[in-house]
Amino acid sequence: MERIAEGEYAVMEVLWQEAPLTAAEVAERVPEDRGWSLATVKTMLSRLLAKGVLSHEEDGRRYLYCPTIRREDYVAAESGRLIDRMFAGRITPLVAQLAARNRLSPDDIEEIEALLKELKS
Amino acid sequence: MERIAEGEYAVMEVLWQEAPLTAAEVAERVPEDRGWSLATVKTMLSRLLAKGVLSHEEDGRRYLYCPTIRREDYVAAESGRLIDRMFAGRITPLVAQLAARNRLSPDDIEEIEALLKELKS
DNA sequence: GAAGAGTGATTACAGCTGTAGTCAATAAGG
DNA sequence: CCTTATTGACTACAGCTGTAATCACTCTTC
Repeated sequence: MERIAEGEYAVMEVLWQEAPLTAAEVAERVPEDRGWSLATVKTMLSRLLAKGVLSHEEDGRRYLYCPTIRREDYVAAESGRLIDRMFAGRITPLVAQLAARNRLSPDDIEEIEALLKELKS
Repeated sequence: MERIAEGEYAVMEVLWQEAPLTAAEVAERVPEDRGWSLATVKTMLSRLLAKGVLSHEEDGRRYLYCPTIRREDYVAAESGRLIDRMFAGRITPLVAQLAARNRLSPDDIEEIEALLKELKS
């Protein structure tokens, strides 16, 4: 799967949320704090097209953009990469890590336990 | 915390494993499949020094390199970034994701359950 | 039909990254 | 002493990224 850069990912998020959209519509929906001009968004869209993770369909004189990959697939691949690199492919150390860093609230713990119980059945 | 690139990270792994080391020693220990020349490793070391994540101590005419940050801190920061970006800061969806992708073996599940039980006490 | 607004395409440019090569200095070995 | 190997410093260069500006078209609206 083609790698998506950090900034480009923000554009993908918009389109995973809602598609198809025009470039202008994407620009409107990109988080404020990026502070991107329309030109920047257009550049991102071209690059994502070139990477094959977006498709565009003509709508008169402009394009409507759509993701060609599913968010969950990309997210899974990306998570896998991190786990392979930093945790030797094992997820338990990741959970342990997060736990040790207080990134797990009691509610989180309950939720995960419920999830695991589900999985075993 | 300074960002560490993918390739640079491979060098950090070597030094987290064993330090201090000379540039040549690091080069020997970098995974074969990178196929890096000594020159490449030296470049990485300089950049990591510039980023402040390594320190060097003179040993005659050469340097001995040491990490200045702990692996677990970096790994925690990096995991946090991914979780913030892709899972809105929640870890449960990440676990769910991994589960749905069959990245969790029955053994993993047991291990995580044990870990969580530990946490609650 | 002339002027303005919206659009994709093309170009720009600096910083980061992967991947070295070269150079000058120095240590080591004969 | 002279040669050779080692070492850090500096330079190189292409591809990716963030961040646009400009251009050439084409609708729309007087």
